[in-house]
Amino acid sequence: MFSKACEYGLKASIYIASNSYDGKRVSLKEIAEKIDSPEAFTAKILQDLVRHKIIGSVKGAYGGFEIAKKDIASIQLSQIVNAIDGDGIYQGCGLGLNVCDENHPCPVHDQFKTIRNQLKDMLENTNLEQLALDIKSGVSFLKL
Amino acid sequence: MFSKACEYGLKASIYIASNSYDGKRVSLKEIAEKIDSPEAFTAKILQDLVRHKIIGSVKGAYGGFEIAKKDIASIQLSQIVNAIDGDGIYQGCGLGLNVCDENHPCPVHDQFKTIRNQLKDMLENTNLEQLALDIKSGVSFLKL
DNA sequence: TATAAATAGGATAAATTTATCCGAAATAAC
DNA sequence: GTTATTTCGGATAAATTTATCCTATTTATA
Repeated sequence: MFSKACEYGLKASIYIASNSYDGKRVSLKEIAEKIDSPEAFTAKILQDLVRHKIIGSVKGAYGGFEIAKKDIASIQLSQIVNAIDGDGIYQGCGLGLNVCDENHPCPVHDQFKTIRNQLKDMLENTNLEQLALDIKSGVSFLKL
Repeated sequence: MFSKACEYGLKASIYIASNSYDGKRVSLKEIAEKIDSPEAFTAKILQDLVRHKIIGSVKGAYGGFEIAKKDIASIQLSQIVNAIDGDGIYQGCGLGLNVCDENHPCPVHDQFKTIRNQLKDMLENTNLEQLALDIKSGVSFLKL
């Protein structure tokens, strides 16, 4: 569904959010450990999210990654997916046609439209706060 | 969503079905032209589908690929996707966790469950006949 | 100011996916 | 049988994704 990079990006964002909720900034090392991802590769992805202004970073000692508390509830999964994988998953044609719309549909256009729209709705309406709280309370998990 | 290989496999299967419907066997060359795919790569994918007994092939002059007329309506998209990409899309965890179930869910487990199930249902309930007929009648298209 | 800790970013390597090439085997037609 | 056609299958190459390494830069603290 998503690329590895995107999976790491989503997990990292959720982990950062769950800590920023408590005012705690977290380091790359800690993130990679807690979401079970390769550290250097995760660094690239986090840089990308910083450039997209989805998360914030602070260099130097006691630095790390964070999300402004007031922003946590307004960051939707779609923003993260878009930044890393683009919008192909819920915009593009299911069979990879360059042109695929009502006037010139691919064979599975109608069947996919429903699913793509639901995926889109879900990603656009799920924010980091809900997910971060579930991690904090032990309802859901980022690894194992 | 799907790999390139899977997209080619789906399009090729639909094209073969639409011709087998008229009792016409089609060559790799013709398939690749009509679905706008790289010929040699498409050959590999078709071989795979033959090994999975989803389509049939005949070697030699006047040979090519075909699907027994009686089978067209009973081949579901899920069989093709499974043969090429496996069942990861609608079985695996949205965030790539090895273990992700009701007892140990990832943060987006519930949100994805709905979409994955719908994708699964759609793929398991869409067969080649419907799609082949739309191609034949010019309602849908395999390229452009 | 020196030091340690941490992100930023470029270069490179490994792995996977996508794609091409070529000879072998099979088959129909002559 | 010979030839032309066509799938099969192995080897290889190109492109993309995933992953690692190393140096530069920034920042808090002593």
